[in-house]
Amino acid sequence: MSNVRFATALHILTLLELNREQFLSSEFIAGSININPAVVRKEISNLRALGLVESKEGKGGGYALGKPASKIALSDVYRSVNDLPLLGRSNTPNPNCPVGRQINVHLADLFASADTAFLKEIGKITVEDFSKKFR
Amino acid sequence: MSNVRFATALHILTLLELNREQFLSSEFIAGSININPAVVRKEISNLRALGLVESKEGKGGGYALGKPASKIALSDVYRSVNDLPLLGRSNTPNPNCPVGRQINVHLADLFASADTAFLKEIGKITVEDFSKKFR
DNA sequence: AAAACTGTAACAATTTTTGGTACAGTATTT
DNA sequence: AAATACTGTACCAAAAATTGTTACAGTTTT
Repeated sequence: MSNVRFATALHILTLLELNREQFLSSEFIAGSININPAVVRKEISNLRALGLVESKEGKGGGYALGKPASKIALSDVYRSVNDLPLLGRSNTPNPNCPVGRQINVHLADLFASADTAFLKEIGKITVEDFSKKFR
Repeated sequence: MSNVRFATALHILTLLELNREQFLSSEFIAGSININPAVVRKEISNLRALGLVESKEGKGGGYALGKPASKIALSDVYRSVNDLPLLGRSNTPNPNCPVGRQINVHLADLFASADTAFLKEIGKITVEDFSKKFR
């Protein structure tokens, strides 16, 4: 993955966990991450779709965790920021070549099992675990 | 990873394994993958740096595996095409925020252990294993 | 009604990735 | 030694992905 979205999402969730008692605004969060508030709102848009964050509109509104940090695995976070296989995409190879003709199905299998193994691994860690490092 | 290089590299290695008896040209390989020969040569440049492929210049030259397919793990292939962490990059957060100040070291730990777990997993599969699917 | 927020669209800017051309260098063949 | 058929790599172009920005309608509180 050559983007910064996982780091951003986990940063957001960590801030929410460490400030459970209040709603945090996109501006506050953006200030901590050092990015644009609209980017924060867009990222949270995905996190909310998965139930990881809840939001409150209007004055005094903002964001909070959508469920206990102990129930949010890093695999959930990963899913919210990425749909592509870890191992990347495939080519569109030459169907007249025996290898070219078959490789994409074998790659698809491989990509799927690699993803599964990885998600299982990072699924062992929760946002609570991660947040506890900030003490 | 949002690129196609792993698929390309594994395709190359598979072709070389299934045609052990001869040197394959970049043009032949490119024809199978359906990409530009120069892209193949560039990709092989990395694979060769790791000893996974050997090349022969001049007329009649081309490429062959640099070691037995049974000794080339998919983690080696992955390393040749990617240096970034699986979980992506970090931001450059606000040092005046307690979370912003610390998060990158915690992320670095997390990224490193996630990479290690993943590489260990795909390290169990070799190019030989993968190539055997093409029968 | 004013203020302070979110939600999202639309677009711009930047960065990464891929593709393509060109050509010097090398080994083989005749 | 000349022709041929390759690799190696630099350099640039094109395309795609990512990130940043502005704007503003909608919502809730005061």
